[in-house]
Amino acid sequence: MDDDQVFKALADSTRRHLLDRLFERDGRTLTELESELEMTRFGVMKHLRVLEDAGLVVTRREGREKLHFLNPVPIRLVHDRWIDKYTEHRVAALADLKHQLEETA
Amino acid sequence: MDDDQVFKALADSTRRHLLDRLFERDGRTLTELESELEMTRFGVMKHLRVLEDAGLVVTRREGREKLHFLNPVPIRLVHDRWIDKYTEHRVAALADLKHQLEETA
DNA sequence: ATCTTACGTGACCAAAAGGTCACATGTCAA
DNA sequence: TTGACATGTGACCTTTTGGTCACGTAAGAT
Repeated sequence: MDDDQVFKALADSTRRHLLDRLFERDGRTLTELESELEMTRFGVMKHLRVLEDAGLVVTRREGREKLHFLNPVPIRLVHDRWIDKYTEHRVAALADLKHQLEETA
Repeated sequence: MDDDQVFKALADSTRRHLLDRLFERDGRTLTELESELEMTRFGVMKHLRVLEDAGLVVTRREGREKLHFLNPVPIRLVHDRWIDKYTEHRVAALADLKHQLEETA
């Protein structure tokens, strides 16, 4: 769960998309995640490996399947690196505002 | 302030170091930030440009100097993408625990 | 036993990113 | 106005990364 691995893992849009899918619903298999993407199984597997090495995804084997789960803790640590407790309220309010503006747009 | 630009900007350790410096104290110039790094001015300038394009750093010209300021809002948006309000408390508690463990280690 | 399904590895290639340099513009001071 | 300082641009090279493929292992179904 090294710093650099986390940030590098988040830098690719395909990997972020995979995290989005797991955020919607956990416990998916490689095959299931692959079916949604315009990419070979090998590409998706590589991406999942990067996410797992970074600690953003944890896995559990179930027979011949491998189930993938999202781990949000490293993302919170990213947050805490540049947002201290004193400014968090103000920044969170600005972020909420942005979310609302995007909903109505 | 595009998604991809933010994540790509955070993916490099030199750029994260620059954000750390600005987190400590805002309003630094290129020359000041350069002096702390084992890199030519041109490299640092490129990195600052990437951070600025991503919206993580905002700047103001002051005569022949350019002052750099940290903008934490995009980082909060990263947080909100995969940590909803319901799980935030639990995850924040885990992250705090990790911070404490690192202090005593 | 054998066939299918699901995951895994290493080599390989093309595209993107990090870093440096020659050269250039604008600003302040004497 | 001359010189020093602070920032800026485009070309260039090297390293890293994203993606595919041939080949391989292992678990469930028939």
